[in-house]
Amino acid sequence: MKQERIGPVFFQRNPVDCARDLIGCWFEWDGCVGRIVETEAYAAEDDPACHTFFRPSARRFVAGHPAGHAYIYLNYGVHWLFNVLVKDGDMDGFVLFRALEPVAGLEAMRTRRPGCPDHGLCAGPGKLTRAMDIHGGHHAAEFLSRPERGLWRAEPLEIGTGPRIGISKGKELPWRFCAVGSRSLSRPLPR
DNA sequence: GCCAGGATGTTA
DNA sequence: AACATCCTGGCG
Repeated sequence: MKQERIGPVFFQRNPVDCARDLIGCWFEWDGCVGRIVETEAYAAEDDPACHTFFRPSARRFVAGHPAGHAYIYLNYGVHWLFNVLVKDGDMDGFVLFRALEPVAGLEAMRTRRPGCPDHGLCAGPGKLTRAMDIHGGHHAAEFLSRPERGLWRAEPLEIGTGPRIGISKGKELPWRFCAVGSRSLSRPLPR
């Protein structure tokens, strides 16, 4: 069951705590709902894997938007990736949404990802944006207060931690968070 | 099951 | 040139 709505204040903390605390929460977007089972944290300072490290435009985004707005970009020319801006004033950054367990709106998700088994519909950062129809048109959007979009607290889940995935620099940091035992992770947690 | 390779656009 | 990915096809 979803509980109270998460507001922008949730993202006025450091990105690592935000990423961890989002595991188990529900993410709703235009009729589709997923339980968050995998996230990663990125830091705006001193993190070579974060866009702010090599993109002036990303640094301008952090400076020019409030905590809780969406940061969405096209990865490998193919996949939209969804992040939430985190601003604590001390340690700013992003949370990347990497995987969800589908909860509602499965019919629409199946239409957008034909042939995919249900548990895999949102099992990856590019997969979840495709399944939920999130794209560059939503970049910079405020989504936490829209009736048909947002985040909700729900039952807490057991959380596992590991190194971030798919990056070439900053691999040491254990800033990937997963719901232990979920079938919908983008990849299993290392043991 | 694993691995290699290609698609594709934006940034710098 | 690099890239916070995904899918397919080849192999066993």
